[in-house]
Amino acid sequence: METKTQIIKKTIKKFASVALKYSASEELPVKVDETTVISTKEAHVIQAIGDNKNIGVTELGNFFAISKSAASQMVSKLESKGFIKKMRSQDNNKEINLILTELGKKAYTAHEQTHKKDNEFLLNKLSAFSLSQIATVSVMLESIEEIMDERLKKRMDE
Amino acid sequence: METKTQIIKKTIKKFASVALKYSASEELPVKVDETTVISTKEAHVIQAIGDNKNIGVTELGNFFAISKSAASQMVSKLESKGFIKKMRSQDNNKEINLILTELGKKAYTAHEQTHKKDNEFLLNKLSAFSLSQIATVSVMLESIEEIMDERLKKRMDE
DNA sequence: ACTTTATAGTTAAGCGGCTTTACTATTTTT
DNA sequence: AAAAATAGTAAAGCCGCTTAACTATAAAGT
Repeated sequence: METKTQIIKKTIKKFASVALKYSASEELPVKVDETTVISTKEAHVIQAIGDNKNIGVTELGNFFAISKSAASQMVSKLESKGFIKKMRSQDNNKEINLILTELGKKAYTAHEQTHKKDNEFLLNKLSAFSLSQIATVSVMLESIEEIMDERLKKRMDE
Repeated sequence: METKTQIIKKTIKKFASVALKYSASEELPVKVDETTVISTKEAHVIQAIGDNKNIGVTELGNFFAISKSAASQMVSKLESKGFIKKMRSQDNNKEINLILTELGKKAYTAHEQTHKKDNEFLLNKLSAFSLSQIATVSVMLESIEEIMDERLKKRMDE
C-alpha cells in the first residue's frame, strides 16, 4: 500500500520530469519558412522587440536578465540576419531603437503560431478537468513556485 | 467573470513559468565544499557514474542523449578535476569503466543533499493537500507530459 | 561654462557545453 | 585474414553567455 508521502514524492518526481520536458521543448528551434530556422533565444528576442516597440539594447538586456553586452551581440546577429533594424533614436543620439523588419515580423508570427498551436492542444486536453480540479492544480503550482523562488534566491547568495 | 477557458489558460501560463523556474533552479551550481563548486552538468554526470557502476563513455553519452564525443570531453574534464577515474575494463581492452574518486563521492553526496533538502521542503508544503487533490495534479501532469512528448517528437522531424 | 559622472552601446577574449568530422585502437563478423 | 562494427579521443567550430576595456553622447555639479 502506498502512503500519502509516497504518492506526494511520486508527484514531485513527475512534476520535475514534466518541467524539464517543457523547458526542453522550449529550446527547440523555430521554423520561419522553408529556408529559415531561428533558435529559441533568437525567437524570444524577436518577440521582445515586436512587443516593445523602440526598445533599446540595454533595456533588452535587462528584460532577459543578461548583460547589455550579450544583448548587443544578439542584436547585431539578428540585424545581420535581417530580422531587425537598429534605428537611431530621434530623442537623442546615443540610444538605439530596435524594430522588426518584414522578415522579423514573419519570424515573430511563426513563433507565436507554434505557441498558439501548443496552447490550444493543451487547452483542449485540460478542458476534461473540472473547474475545482484546475483550481487545485493552480494553487499547488503556486506553492511550488514559492519554493522555486526561495531556492533560486537562497542559492544565489551562498 | 472568468470563463473556464480563461482559468485554464491562466493555469497553463502558471505551469509554464513554474516549469521554467524549476529548470532554472536546476541549472544552479552545486557547492561541494568551501573550495569546490561544480556545474549542474558536472553534478549530473557524477550522479550517473555513481548510480551506474562501471558505466562507459558511450553509454554515458546515450544516457544524456549527447554525442559520445561530448561525453568523452566531460569525462576528461571531470577526471582532470579529480572527481572520477577511468579504469580499463577487465573484460576487454577498448572499453573504459568510470568510477568516482573520494572527491567524486563527496560531490555526489553534496548534490544528493541539496535535492533531498528541496524535496523535503516541497513534501512538507504539499502535505497540506488531500490525497485526491494530489491525484488530480498527478493525472494532469501526465496529460501535459503526453503533449510535451508529442511536441518534442513532432518538432524533431520537421 | 566646463569638468565630472552616468548612460548607451560595442568589441575582444574567454568559458561551458555542445556538434560534426576525422581519426586510432580494439573487437566481432563473415 | 579482411571487413565491419564498436569504444574512445581530438580538432575545429557554433551558440550564448561573461567580464573588462573601450567610445560616444548626455546629464549633473559646482
